[in-house]
Amino acid sequence: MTKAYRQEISKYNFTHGQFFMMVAILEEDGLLPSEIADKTSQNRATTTGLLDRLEKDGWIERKADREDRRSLRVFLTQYARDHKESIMTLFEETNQKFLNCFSQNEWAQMQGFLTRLDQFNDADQVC
Amino acid sequence: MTKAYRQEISKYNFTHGQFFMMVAILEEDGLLPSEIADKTSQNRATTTGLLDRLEKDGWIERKADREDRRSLRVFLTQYARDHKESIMTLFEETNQKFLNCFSQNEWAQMQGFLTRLDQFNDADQVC
DNA sequence: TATAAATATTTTGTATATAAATTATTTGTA
DNA sequence: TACAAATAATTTATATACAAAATATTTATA
Repeated sequence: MTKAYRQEISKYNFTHGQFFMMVAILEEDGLLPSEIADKTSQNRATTTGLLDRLEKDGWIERKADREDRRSLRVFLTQYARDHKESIMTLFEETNQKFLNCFSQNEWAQMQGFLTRLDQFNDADQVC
Repeated sequence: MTKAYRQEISKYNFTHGQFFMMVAILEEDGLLPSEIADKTSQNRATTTGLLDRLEKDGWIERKADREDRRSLRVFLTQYARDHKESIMTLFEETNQKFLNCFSQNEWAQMQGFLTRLDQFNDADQVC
């Protein structure tokens, strides 16, 4: 899937991880880095790095939170807002290509399997 | 799964990737790095790095191939041979823990789904 | 109110990943 | 037999991953 996305998103010079982080931010402007980490299922340290690159490339800006000086808020640049529709369309279309490979029931089964594996570590190494 | 393995293999100071590469080499001594890459579904450059660390830690040795001087052969050290049974048992037991989470039919389904996704990139972005 | 504990983020260190370039060697072919 | 193409492995450069430590700030509590 990463490989398939790489081809689609190359015109924006995003990596797979950057692209999904960008989609998450386009969906909701002004999130904390920690909220973005949770939303994209990324480690916070990884998120810092991805945000660094998105900021360097002019997609986002970090601004200090007024109420809590430990926190930052991540905002879209005008450039990013200008490309919002195009990026979201690309995301939805590419996503749809994958969805089309499976029936609804098959996706549900796959999700069930992955969730079961994911719970393995919580439940003391047993399913 | 990586996380679950990490806990099990910590006593050998293997990472997940090193552990599976080690299992592949324990199964067959004297392979080429390129053969190990294929067997473990790793990129060759990644394999070079993993072999570097296994060699540094005294598990394997690279020796020149007699027939083709471009090639190397990867051999187990005496130290690795001494731990072969213990490592293979750990692999089989941990693997079994995962197998137990699913019925045979469920594993077959999951494999089918993953294979279908894997073929996506070959088949011109369609399933 | 002083201070320990908690929280948000970043930094550091190490280990995958992988594309592209490089080096050394072998193979195929004119 | 020259020499281009192919092959094996490595190196280089860049981008995830993530644990642990560090920094700054806020919250909870004695």
